Amino acid sequence: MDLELRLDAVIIAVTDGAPRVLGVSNPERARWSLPSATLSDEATLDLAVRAAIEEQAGLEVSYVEQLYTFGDVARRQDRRTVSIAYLALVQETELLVGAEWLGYYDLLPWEDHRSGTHPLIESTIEPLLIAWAGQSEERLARVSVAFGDAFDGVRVLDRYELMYEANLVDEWWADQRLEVTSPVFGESMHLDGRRIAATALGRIRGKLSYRPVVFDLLPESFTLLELQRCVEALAGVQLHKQNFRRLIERAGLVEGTGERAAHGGRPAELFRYRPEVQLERSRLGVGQPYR
Amino acid sequence: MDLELRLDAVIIAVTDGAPRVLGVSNPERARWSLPSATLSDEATLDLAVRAAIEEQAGLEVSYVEQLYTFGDVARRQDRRTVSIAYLALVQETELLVGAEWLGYYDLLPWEDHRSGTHPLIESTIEPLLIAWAGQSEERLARVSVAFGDAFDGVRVLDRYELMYEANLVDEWWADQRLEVTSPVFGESMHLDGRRIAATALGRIRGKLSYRPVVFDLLPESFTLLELQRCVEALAGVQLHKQNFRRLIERAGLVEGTGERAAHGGRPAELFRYRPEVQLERSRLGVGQPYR
DNA sequence: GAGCAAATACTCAGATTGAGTATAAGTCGA
DNA sequence: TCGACTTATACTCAATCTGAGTATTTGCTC
Repeated sequence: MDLELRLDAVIIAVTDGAPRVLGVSNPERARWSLPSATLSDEATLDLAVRAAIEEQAGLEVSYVEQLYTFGDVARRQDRRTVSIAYLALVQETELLVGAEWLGYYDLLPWEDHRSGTHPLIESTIEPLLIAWAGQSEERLARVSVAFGDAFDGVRVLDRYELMYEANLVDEWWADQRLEVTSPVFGESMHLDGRRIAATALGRIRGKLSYRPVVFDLLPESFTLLELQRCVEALAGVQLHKQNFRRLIERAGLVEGTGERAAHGGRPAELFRYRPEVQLERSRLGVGQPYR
Repeated sequence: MDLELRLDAVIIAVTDGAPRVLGVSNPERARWSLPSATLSDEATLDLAVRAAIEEQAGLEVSYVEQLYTFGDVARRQDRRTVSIAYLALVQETELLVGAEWLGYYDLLPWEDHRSGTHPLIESTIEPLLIAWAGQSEERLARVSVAFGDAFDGVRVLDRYELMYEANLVDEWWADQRLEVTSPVFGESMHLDGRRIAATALGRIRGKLSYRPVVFDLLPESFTLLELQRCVEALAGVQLHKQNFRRLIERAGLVEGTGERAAHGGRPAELFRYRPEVQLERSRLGVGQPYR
């Protein structure tokens, strides 16, 4: 069987209060792709990924981690594409030629619970999934774990895979080579781009509470509210302001700069990330069990 | 550059109160290897791994997850081996031909803190690491985070990598093609087997507290003390018995069978894992912040 | 039946959470 | 220049969770 090895990158930023993923346009196709490269001669995979991102998107990334290796047999049965997916975080940046920031919640609308459970879920998605589950106890249980009562932000992939199996996303129809004849949700990406992006969002959400990852997405200095909005954007839920501030201060992750930023109301103090923390005890994140 | 794609498996069990990893003997070499296979034609990587384990070790595994993909250029510069490592959990089983259960804490003695900080660390390892760090602030910080005051069970790989860089493990000397001329610690494995095993231990320790993974390692029914010993073996720390029991009961992960097991003292009730939990809210583990 | 060993029950102070209320410090329009 | 408005920041409080014990069972063995 023919084998191809690729590196795919999920490059994440948070702009205007929304999480984004970098899509590159694909001359032949209508849909956005993830930036992708064949494995170069760099000594380590991490370096190869950074080089590829630099080259394709002209971006310098502040954080890179390996996400997952996808290797299922492709549609063409004679060929297997193994794709090592990486997750990268960058600060707000300009648009790039041939590339665009896609809204994560345009791809996965049901993941945004910042104003309570997403309306689509109760009105449409959950009923359709329950119909799909039918008599199957196992399916019903999966639906209820993934979409049920308490929103578990980390289960992004579980939810996407249910949507896929229940043919509620475009990709299912494409994989079956069928015309779409029933409602599908969210914008799709080329091949399994959206599945990989979903995996990445789940990973980031999980890390949020025990590693200081947000700071790679924020500018040098920021107010506590900006920090909170950034966490909320990724986590997909709203947080309790006073408690958030309490936690951040207790964690000692940031320090005031003395400067202050003015918006509408009382100006907020600007903070910066304390890089010593990286070295210190570092198993600290911005947690979010508030509310 | 020539490219080879392999699947490696870290197969973990807990027997006699110690965590083990399956090593296979390697006709040409002195050291144990991880079971390894080239990628077969199975439709998914998971299936390929299960098939390889079944074939090489005759084991049926209850749990498999992808661990990490290692792809650094090998010692031979003209060739890159990309190895997709998997983590599998099995219950206590007999020994197998050509395979042996290696003690995790023979490979990584400094990871066992069940009787307090491991004596090797304070007496020997930490001084050597500090000597190695010398003036470098960055190195000193890494040493203190990895080995410092509060033992953070998850940082297994950090610790192994420090040991490697400070040439305190066999593999460093082998990679440099040098005779070992200063003390090295722990039993080594073939190539980067021990590094991969370290990654796996870190992963499992992390999961312990939020996914019910231990149950894949235990027999059908068990006492709460056996459960606790199993968690302790993996976590490498001792737990507070009464609080452990409190947590397990509150979590509702197990149910009594009515049977009881007799040892020395008062017979303990036997429990079984409640499989419904798998489906229910499942983001539950056996936590371990007690003590 | 006394004494041992381990299981199980119960206690308690201190820290952490979730959810508010109260007050301060700016901007902006009348 | 005042008052409304907006956002920041301080403080409170009950409920829960944790860490660390002490106390009581229950079966076994001699």
